[in-house]
Amino acid sequence: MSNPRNTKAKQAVLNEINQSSFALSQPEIFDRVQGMCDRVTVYRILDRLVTENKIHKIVNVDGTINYARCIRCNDGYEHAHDHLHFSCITCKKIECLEEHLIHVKLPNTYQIKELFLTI
Amino acid sequence: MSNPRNTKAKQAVLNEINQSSFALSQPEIFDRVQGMCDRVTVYRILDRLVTENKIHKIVNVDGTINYARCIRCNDGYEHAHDHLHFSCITCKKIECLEEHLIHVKLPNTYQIKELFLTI
DNA sequence: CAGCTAATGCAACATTGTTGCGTTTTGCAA
DNA sequence: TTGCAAAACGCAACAATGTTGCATTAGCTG
Repeated sequence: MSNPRNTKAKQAVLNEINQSSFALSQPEIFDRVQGMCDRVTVYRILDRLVTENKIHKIVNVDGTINYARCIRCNDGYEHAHDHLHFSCITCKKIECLEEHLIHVKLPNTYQIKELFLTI
Repeated sequence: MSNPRNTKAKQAVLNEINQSSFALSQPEIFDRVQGMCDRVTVYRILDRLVTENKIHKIVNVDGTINYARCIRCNDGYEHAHDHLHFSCITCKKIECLEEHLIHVKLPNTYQIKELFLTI
């Protein structure tokens, strides 16, 4: 983990996520890199990309986990989790609505690590 | 479905949810009604309770699905989904923060059916 | 180009949720 | 009180999703 490497499979997965306008689930990503690598490898690549802050991990309203590209994170902005996601009930697609930032005040004992507003 | 019945298992499940201060997952609920009924039955009871508006269905930040009691729904208030949930990363517990209502304005083409703010 | 180790493939397993079907139980009404 | 329609259940089997262990392969660095 101390020295992450760039493999073909990792590049392919990152590519699919970056080229999609909406968030993708693990099965969808696995479909799109068909034959490139094993199912398990996709899981491990996704975990790595999340810890490397290359992609976002988003939970859909139905509980499925999706992965989305970082729009601003590569451009000197900090990796942000405080924006809004719109999750369509029928087509299951998740969109980032980056322009809506959210500020909620909580009791002092609560600390916000991540904030998901999924509509 | 047209005429819901009250069974021992259903009462036991509803009881556990109502007595818990935080949202419970299906495995947790199944543990707490141990021996009362089958694993499948818990799933079916939970589905029924949700459609009967007796409990809330909430998605945790890690994608697990949890079930929480309705605090105001029985008292003539309408069944509300527009309040805030606090989801602890370490202990996994979900709390309802009913006093924080949320209003977000969206483009006209978007229609809000449910709104989950999970922090 | 040699070596360290990150990354992979495969197999096996775990968890969570669903479906079909025959049987039991509940609530209502005769 | 009893009979009955269908709601609810148990069981078995299946499906989807995610995890772990371990031997092998392949990136990076010196």
